Amino acid sequence: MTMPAATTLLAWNRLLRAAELAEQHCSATLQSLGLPPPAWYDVLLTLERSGAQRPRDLQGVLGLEQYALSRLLDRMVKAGLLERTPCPDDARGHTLKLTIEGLAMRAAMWPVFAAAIEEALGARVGEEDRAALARLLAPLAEPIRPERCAPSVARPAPR
Amino acid sequence: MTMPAATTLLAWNRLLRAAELAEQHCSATLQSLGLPPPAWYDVLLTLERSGAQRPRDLQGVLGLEQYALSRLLDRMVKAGLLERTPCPDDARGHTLKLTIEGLAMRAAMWPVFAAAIEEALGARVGEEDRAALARLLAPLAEPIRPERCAPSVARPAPR
DNA sequence: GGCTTTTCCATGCACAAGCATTGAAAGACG
DNA sequence: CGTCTTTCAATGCTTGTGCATGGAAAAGCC
Repeated sequence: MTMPAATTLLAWNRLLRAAELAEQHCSATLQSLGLPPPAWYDVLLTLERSGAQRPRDLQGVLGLEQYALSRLLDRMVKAGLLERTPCPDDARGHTLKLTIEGLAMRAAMWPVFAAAIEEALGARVGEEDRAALARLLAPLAEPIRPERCAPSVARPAPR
Repeated sequence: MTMPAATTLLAWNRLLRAAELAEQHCSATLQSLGLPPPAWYDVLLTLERSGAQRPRDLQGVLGLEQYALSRLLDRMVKAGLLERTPCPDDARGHTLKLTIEGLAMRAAMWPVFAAAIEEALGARVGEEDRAALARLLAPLAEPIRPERCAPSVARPAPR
């Protein structure tokens, strides 16, 4: 109810705006060269790093909703970058595997992606400031803690 | 082409993640109380502060695409928060005016919005750090400068 | 083993965003 | 003035997102 401090509002506005501009710049750059959006890169990179995985495993890493991921994978499979193969030890899921094309796409995206990040962030903020920024953003980059002001009355047993 | 510095990547990831979490927390909070999303608040606030305006004027302030704004206004008009009245001195546009309900909605949203901002940001970062954050984000919160590395050959005359 | 519950993933449906285009008024220019 | 260009705003169409649900396999539990 109490109005947040002025610094809070200022930081809030700038945080949202900065992120929006950054994301926008990045996906626009990729798109202008006919490359897929950043989210595709994240999937490709994750799979390349950690080998085959199940959607389930990607979900946490990528921070997507289950259905969003499901359909993202659909598109990537349709684009030939990924393969879904039935999972041997769990018939509900599949294993995801990069195709050659997927690997190539990741490689093709990187220089463009990197350049965009550099333009959007690296070139606009000095080394020290970037480090400071990363430090300050650290607490904000993890999930918001679940309401610590709840009264201490019987809460439903945590399952 | 060269890999961005490690601090750049770190700051990049945290920036995007932090903003996403913040936005998400905020709109989820509003929604859970049956209130409209943050973008509506921005429109309402802007109109309340600066009186009647034309879509055109809002566009810059809010940082939305033209069509996005057009449809956002559609929804808000349909919800009875806004009125579009023909613009006297320019028959192409309309003047936007808050209705009583719009005013009331803005007032109803604020405490919730404020609390969410406080939870997402104010309560997680100390006063000094928030100030530092705002300062560091300042350059990133404005539009990315248009390619300064372009060669000096004849560029199409700036209109 | 049968039963319920939970996990994993897809999908139908409604709504929103992106992109291109249209329509109409305003402005610029000869 | 007539014409051409620019500005303002809406909209058709396609694609993506959110939300709820479905369906099937796995895990837990008598």
